[in-house]
Amino acid sequence: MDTETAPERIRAAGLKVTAPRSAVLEALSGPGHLDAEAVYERVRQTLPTTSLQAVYGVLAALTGAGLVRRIEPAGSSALYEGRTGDNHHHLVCTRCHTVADVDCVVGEPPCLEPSDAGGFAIHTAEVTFWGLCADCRSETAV
Amino acid sequence: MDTETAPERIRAAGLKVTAPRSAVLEALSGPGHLDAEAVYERVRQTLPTTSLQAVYGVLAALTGAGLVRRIEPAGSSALYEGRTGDNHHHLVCTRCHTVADVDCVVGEPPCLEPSDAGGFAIHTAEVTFWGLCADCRSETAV
DNA sequence: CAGTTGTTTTGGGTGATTCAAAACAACTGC
DNA sequence: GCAGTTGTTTTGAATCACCCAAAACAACTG
Repeated sequence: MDTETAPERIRAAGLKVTAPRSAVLEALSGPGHLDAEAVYERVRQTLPTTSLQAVYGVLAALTGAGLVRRIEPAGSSALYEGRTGDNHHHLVCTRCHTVADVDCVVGEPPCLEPSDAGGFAIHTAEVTFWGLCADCRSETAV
Repeated sequence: MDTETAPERIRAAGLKVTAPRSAVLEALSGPGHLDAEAVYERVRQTLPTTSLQAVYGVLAALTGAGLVRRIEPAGSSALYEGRTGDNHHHLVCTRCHTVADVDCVVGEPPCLEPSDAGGFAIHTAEVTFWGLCADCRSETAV
């Protein structure tokens, strides 16, 4: 299911296939959470002529198509990840701002109470856990 | 408990009492979620000489002292609210970006699974619900 | 293979926030 | 009360992430 290549997935989403798009999706295929600048650096390694603005444009297109997920933890710039579909949550280190994925801890996959609280029609619940990552814990413990 | 005046609460938190600080805390005493600019505008009404930078400084000081809470929903600039202590959550309208408070829906007040996921020492769980507010719902329904 | 549509490049611009130095004001002890 | 010390506010400028627009360009259509 995830054995499709980046170009295939882009085409399947109804988007035009271009080198920058493939490279960006490739860069986000692994784990991790990258900001636009980090994606740009990775893309440049295989496609040195790509501009930062192109990366912003591609990220917007891929996010809109659901091929990439965008998160924006307080205090960080926007981060992008290739893991989509499941509405997993995030752990953010309060010290170094590292981000880790966490599967839904509360039990129900979407972690969503489809209540009508305050007249809102809720469709997504986003959970962010804040704490100290392993590295920062050991450094702080000293 | 909340009958203390703004200056009293500032002093109790170990901070120097100044006119801008009192005015900012006053501006955030009601419900609602204001960005720095909105706080600035409110403060100017009673203290016209206050600078925007002072507001930023005061907000940082009050946030650090726990008298004010800062949230940063994706797509909005930083918002400040006077309601602190309880770790309540937020509803954000995907269309107009209005923010509403919501008490912990999942049951347990802190909504926090103190698990050690991924080596992190979690201390806070932040939940943001995304949906359409009442106003935007009726406008969209047309 | 030419046309159409949409993407990328290039260059500029904006808004939110932060930084730094100097002027100033709140709390301390006298 | 009053001067000193410490920390705050003002003023002015700078930064960072991100967006906008026009022109050059490339992917898919027939």
